[in-house]
Amino acid sequence: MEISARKKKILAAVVDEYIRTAEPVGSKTIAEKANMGCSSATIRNELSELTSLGYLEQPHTSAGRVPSPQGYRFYVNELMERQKLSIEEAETINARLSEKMEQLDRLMTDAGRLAGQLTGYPALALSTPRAVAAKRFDLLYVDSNTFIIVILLENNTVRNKLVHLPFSVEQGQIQKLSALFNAGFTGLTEEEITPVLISATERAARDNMGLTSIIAAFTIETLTQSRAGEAFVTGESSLLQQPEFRDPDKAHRVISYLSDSHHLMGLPAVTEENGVRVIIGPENLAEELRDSSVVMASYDAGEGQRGLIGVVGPLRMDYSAVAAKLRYIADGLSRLLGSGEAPAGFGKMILKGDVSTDEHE
Amino acid sequence: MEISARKKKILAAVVDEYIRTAEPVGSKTIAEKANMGCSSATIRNELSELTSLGYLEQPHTSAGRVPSPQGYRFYVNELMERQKLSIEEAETINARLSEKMEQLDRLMTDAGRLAGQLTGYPALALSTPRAVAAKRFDLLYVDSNTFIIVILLENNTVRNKLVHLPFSVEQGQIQKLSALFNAGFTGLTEEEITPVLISATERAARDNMGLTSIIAAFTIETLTQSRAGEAFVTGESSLLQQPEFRDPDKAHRVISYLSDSHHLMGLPAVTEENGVRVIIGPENLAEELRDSSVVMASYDAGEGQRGLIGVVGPLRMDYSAVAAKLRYIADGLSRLLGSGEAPAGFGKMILKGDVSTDEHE
DNA sequence: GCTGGCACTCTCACTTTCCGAGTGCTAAAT
DNA sequence: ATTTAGCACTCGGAAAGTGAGAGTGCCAGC
Repeated sequence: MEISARKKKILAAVVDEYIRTAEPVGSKTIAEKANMGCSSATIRNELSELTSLGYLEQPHTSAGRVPSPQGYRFYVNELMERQKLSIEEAETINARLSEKMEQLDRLMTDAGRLAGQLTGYPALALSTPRAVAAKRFDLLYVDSNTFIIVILLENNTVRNKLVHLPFSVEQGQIQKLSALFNAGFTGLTEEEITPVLISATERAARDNMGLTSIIAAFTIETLTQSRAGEAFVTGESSLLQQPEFRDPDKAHRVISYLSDSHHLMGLPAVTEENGVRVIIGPENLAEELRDSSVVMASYDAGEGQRGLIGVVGPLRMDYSAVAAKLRYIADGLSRLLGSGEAPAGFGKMILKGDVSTDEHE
Repeated sequence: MEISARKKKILAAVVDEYIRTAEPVGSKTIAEKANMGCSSATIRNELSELTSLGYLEQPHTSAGRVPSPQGYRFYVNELMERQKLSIEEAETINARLSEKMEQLDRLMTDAGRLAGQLTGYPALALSTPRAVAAKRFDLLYVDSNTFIIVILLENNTVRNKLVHLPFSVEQGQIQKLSALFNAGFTGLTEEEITPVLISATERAARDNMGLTSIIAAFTIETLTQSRAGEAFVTGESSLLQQPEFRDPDKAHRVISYLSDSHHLMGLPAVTEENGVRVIIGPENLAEELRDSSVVMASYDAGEGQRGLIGVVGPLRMDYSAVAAKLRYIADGLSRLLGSGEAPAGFGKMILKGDVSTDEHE
């Protein structure tokens, strides 16, 4: 059954009002605020039907209505107005992004922080997991028992480690090893490389007193970490300002869940498509987030990788404003990091449908 | 005036009991729990005097006593028993530290995390600011318009950056630059190097199309960052479990204060000496921490740098246990990182003392 | 100087009361 | 057929009231 236009208008009014005030919304309020052309009694009838349809809930028999998760879902899908950013907000975002574009590695967390500051909710930033391979190895001889391992990954991040040895090596030995690794172990992902490295280590065990094993271990560790992606949360405590998280235990459950980046890595699995995604309360896979909502936007991080920024808040979240802000930030990031960035010669994996260049803005 | 031994014993009993229960402590409780040789009435008299001396407070006329900040201070300075760690705790710490010793850069945050987990309070980890110099530069040629800058700092951390150029360079050019930087710019702190680099950049402007400037900028940035030190907080939300932070606003004030690492950098200024330092409530310089206590331990991070780990909690903190744990962790870190710096760092770390037997310093 | 006793105080937890926002229903009006 | 006004009813939550208990201060006697 299709929902009448008037019901939609009423539902939208309830959600908007509830988002604003955090108080259950009564028929009278709606009759006055939203200028429906009818009286509160009529609205009561409609409300009653919306309730039995499952879009609204009553905290108790004689209170106003509150949107149900299903109500929020309908609101997000069909009713919500696509909100525009104020000029100042857009400028803030642009300024903050371009100021950071020099430091690509920090950009991800800074974007999360920005999202949090703009929305007032705890924000998360994550890079989606993806198996990467090493593109190049360098071993830098520092002194007779110190050298640095530098690994350049396919996604153009660089990892390094300083190694102190309990014995001496010669520069030539280091150089030889460097060449060896470059020749044999580039282009392999962690899964592929592990067995190869293990056998190589065994073969070389006698020759170089474990040098190979040190480098191999760091390589595997690096590839594993990069594959797992990263996750950051900022501004957890702003959750405490939301009335629905006045209960410290409830807040603590959510915050400590978020603080474990291990948990967060589960989120992006759900988010393949582009654009903004809203996960409302019970839709969350994680028990701990069942009465929170998550809004996420993904962006093209270049080199075929995608990143994700998002915020976590109560069901009564200002979805419209949050979505607009996240979308804007994510678009900005895509433009900064996205396909353009790749030097010629790297395969450009442009996920299409990216970046709404679009109709409503 | 000197405080009588019995008063001390009573004061200690009040603090211990209050730390345990978070409830105001009455005369009867003390008479029963601590085996004083006297009745509750006597204790009442003593309590009354301790109150007028400023060591105790009464929430209201007819409630038990609660330690005042001054009372905690006296307790920490003179009454507190130096607590021993259980063997399991000591082993946990040893295990966790040695497991991490490979990754020096992460060790600092991991130590903080460990402190937090062990104590149940939010934990902070920071490195004290100190000017460092670059020990060595390497430029790695990747392809005709990409190279990597690797900078090894005096304190043996390594920083790197991948640079994409909008034009081509030759490998020889990169190598020449590398030699140039190593010859001219090692051993200088940020302050010293900045003017030198600026003039060098100007001189080279024509020759290499800004290559020098890119490297110079990264160098300055790196030295500046390292000089500023770093600060991390973990486990903020565990504060919510403390009864005194049930008020979300209060908790939010403290947590959001802690979340800004900028603020944290102010703390270590107070902590020059070695060992454990306790800052009780109003002793905190920061308004926001006036009803929290901070316990910190510093460690020798090698290369003349010191690090700091600490926890933040309510006034009613278990100072004795917290101090013991922090001290133990800090000692472990000093041994791992400290002046010895044994490149043969794979040796076994046995931390003695502070654990089993009853020895004082 | 210590102790038992006693009157007094004050908080907290619990109950009771009461108000009003908001509902659902019905009957009249459009 | 839909909308509206009116009205009785419900129920949560604030406000006020109550009682018990923990703890104190003080005094008189040991």
